[in-house]
Amino acid sequence: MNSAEIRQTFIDYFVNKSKSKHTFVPSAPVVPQDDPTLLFTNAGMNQFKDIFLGKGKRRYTRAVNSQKCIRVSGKHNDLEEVGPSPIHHTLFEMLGNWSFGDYYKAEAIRWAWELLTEVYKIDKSKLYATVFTDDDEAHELWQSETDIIPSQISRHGAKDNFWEMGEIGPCGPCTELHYDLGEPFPGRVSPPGDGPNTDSGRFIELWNLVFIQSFRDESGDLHDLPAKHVDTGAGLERIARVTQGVSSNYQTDLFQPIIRDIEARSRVKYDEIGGIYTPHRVIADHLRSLSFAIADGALPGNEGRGYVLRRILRRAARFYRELDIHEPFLYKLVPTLVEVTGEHFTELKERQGHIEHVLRAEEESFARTLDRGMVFFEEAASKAAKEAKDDNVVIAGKNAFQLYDTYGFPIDLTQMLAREIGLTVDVEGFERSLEGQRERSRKGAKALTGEGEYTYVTRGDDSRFVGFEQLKIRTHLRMYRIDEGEYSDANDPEVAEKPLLSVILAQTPFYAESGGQVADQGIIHGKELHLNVFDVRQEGDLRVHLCRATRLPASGEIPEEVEAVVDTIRRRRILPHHTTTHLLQAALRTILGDHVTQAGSRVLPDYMTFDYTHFEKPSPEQLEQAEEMVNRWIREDLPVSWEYTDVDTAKSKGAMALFGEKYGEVVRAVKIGEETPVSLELCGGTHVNRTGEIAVFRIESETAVSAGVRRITSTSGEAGFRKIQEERKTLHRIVDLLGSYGSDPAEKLEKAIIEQKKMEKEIERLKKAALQGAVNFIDDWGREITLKDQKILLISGVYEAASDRDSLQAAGDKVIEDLKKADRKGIGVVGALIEDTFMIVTVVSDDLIRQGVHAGKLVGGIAKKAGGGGGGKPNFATAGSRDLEKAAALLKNTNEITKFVESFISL
RNA sequence: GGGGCGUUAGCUCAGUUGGGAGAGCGCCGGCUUUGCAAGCCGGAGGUCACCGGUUCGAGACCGGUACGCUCCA
Repeated sequence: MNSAEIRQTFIDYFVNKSKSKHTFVPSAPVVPQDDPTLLFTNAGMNQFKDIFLGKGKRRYTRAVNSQKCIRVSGKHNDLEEVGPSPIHHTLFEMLGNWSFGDYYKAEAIRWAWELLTEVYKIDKSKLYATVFTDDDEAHELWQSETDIIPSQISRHGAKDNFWEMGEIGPCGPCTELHYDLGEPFPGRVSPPGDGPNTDSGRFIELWNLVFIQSFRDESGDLHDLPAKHVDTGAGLERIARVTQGVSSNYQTDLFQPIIRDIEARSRVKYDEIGGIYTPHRVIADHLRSLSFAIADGALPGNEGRGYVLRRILRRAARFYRELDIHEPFLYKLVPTLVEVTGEHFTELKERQGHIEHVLRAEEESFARTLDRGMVFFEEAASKAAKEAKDDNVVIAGKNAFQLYDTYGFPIDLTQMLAREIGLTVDVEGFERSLEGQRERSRKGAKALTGEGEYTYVTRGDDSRFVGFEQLKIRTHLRMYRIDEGEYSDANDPEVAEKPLLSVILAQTPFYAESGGQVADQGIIHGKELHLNVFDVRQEGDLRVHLCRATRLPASGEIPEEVEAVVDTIRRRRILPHHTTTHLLQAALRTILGDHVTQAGSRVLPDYMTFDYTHFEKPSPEQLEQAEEMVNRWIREDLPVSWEYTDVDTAKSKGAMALFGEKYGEVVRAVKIGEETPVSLELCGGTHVNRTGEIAVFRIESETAVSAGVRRITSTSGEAGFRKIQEERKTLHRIVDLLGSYGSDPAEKLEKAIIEQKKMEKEIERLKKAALQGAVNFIDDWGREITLKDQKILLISGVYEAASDRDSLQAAGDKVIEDLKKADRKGIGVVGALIEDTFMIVTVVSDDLIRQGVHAGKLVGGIAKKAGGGGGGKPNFATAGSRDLEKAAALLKNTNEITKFVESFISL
């Protein structure tokens, strides 16, 4: 059975199974949209989290799905495990069947057994069940519902068989099915009596059935949940491996086409027995996670989620270098991946071009970082060679750390490079530097945020958002927390001193940062309480108001009733910027084509940025057209309306789908226009009521963000108007300065610039001519002096005509030129008053330099005598002094300067 | 959030204890050629990311900001 059949069979099995049939729910994106605590979707239950927390509902009570998941860190998913391990991946599919309140435990156990043994035909004698120590019910069910060999049921502690969602929350026992491979992972040992949950790798977990039965409260006690749930997950890759009877997940049809492709392109055979497999596996695995993440809207970058992707890509790049591939490679494999999984996950096929562009650009950028690091590596290596006392050349730990820290070289890469040229690396020193950095980071992180407990003021539902309709409400304060440390809100130093509070309300008009739109600001006040709200964050389902308390009750008792007031002026500056992201997207799709999709946005009071996919810079005409189109829609004063609907209905009406929506769930569709709307998008943000309120839309700039992604920055509403005022002011100033009333200032300015360039050249020429005619340095200023029986010319004086550094320096050059013409050895000391300093240039002819005369040292001495300082090169040096009289007098006094030079220079 | 490194001509980059802003490629013009990345000569092109400080003098030193790279949390 191939993997597509396994997946489909699983879905069909549950859709047709129970009396209230399971509803098929498509996979949520791997990039979670509204859960900032989560970098990537990492479990099948993510998209149902709200149900388990008792906050959300669906139209169905039983579901079946295949969820794409990404895991890059965690106790069982160290990135470094991926490749060497036959069963760990950064991207995997979780097949799950679910119950939301429509509880079944016996059936879950029976169905799991039946599906594995009867449908997938897995050998019963190799299956082992684990149950939680206290869960007698599950233990009995395995025996009554299935024909599992009773001795192959074992009990385990909370670590393995009890599931919890955080310290407080829903939880329950789980029971798992493991498969006996018959032997441990390569390089590991199977202990006597080996069974599930040991480190040997002989038993792999196939299916985990979680029974969410209880709720753990603040004091740690368990209560029965009124609505009990079932949450199950079976790894598709592992089931494929077992049913296909192959020796690793990578031997299944999910990976083999990709590995074949890698073999063909690298000419290196994948060989599990010979031990040549890690690079192929890493490349194939990482290709999958990167492609899925990019298809769902993530991009490699230098922070957060993007940085995780960048690291995965660079790890893949490091491994294809081991196959002697030194140019962008991953992107070439995308078509094969699309062939393997594109049928079920159509987003891969739809965005194939985009994925290839992004991968290629990022691979090229890594090659550049690598080049820069190689230069540093070579320097460090040659330094190490110089400092080595014997043949044992060691690259310093702090250098290895800098390679790691600054250039992103993993330590094993540095070691590999060192080995190639017969060196070793001081790994201990490296570890010490790394530990030092950890220390500093921890210290820095401590000052960041309060992690104390919340204090309850009132109880009940919380964080209901009412800010679409209301900006000022009376509500209850649910809980608060006093925070410590620094927040970056300190633009007003007086406020920055005030106590910091996190506050949760029953209802809130405050918009929390989401979908690129910044959070609202405003105030919350009540009896003896006044809070400035400077940021609002969504943490899970909580909306946390970050506040500065400008007034706190003397009694310390926080009032139960408060008024929450959003800063309306600020909100009104934000609204047009959000609505114009929708209008701009519609305009760009009309002008540039349907391939344009939103790749992110930022909506702020002062401007908005809109990132979109497109492969070249739009022409100025196209941008102007887009700007015009949006402004026309503004003038048409179209109504902006929204409704709650489900994704399928919205899509059937032509709604632009972004990345975050959950299929089958209630979403908010924002419509601009009436019968034939100009825009229909799924969006949780705040908007103007009619486009006329936007007043004006201006494209300020258009730039590239990364390959295939471009960014437009624009202003609208009040911010756009301010911009117009500013520009008019600047223009008026220019017209005033140019005196170009009634004529085109640009034309006049262009003429003026051309004229100025001509004049500059003319001045240059005149200065040179003046220099030629003004002074004959040898005849007018020169006198012969004798140094150690050598007759040389000393030329000194003040060059009054010099008005800037250039002409003084030109005079210095002329002295040397004149000396050369006269075929004389000599030294020149020329001074001039330039603005408010006295400058001196000293030059020395070549033959004297060879005899050890140094212009820099000489001028330094002169300047010191003249109350300043100076220096330079042997042939040409400069100095300066603010003591004008002293300096001028020194240079004008030929006797003194002669005496000084004679005493200073010894040939 | 805390570090490290970087930002110099259209592109790739050099720039020594602080002392005259450079190279290669590309571009423009001329000459010579018309056989493979053509050659020779000449030229244009720079607020050295930005702001402030130290200094007689800052691309370089110090502080800050922006952007990029990179590591840690």
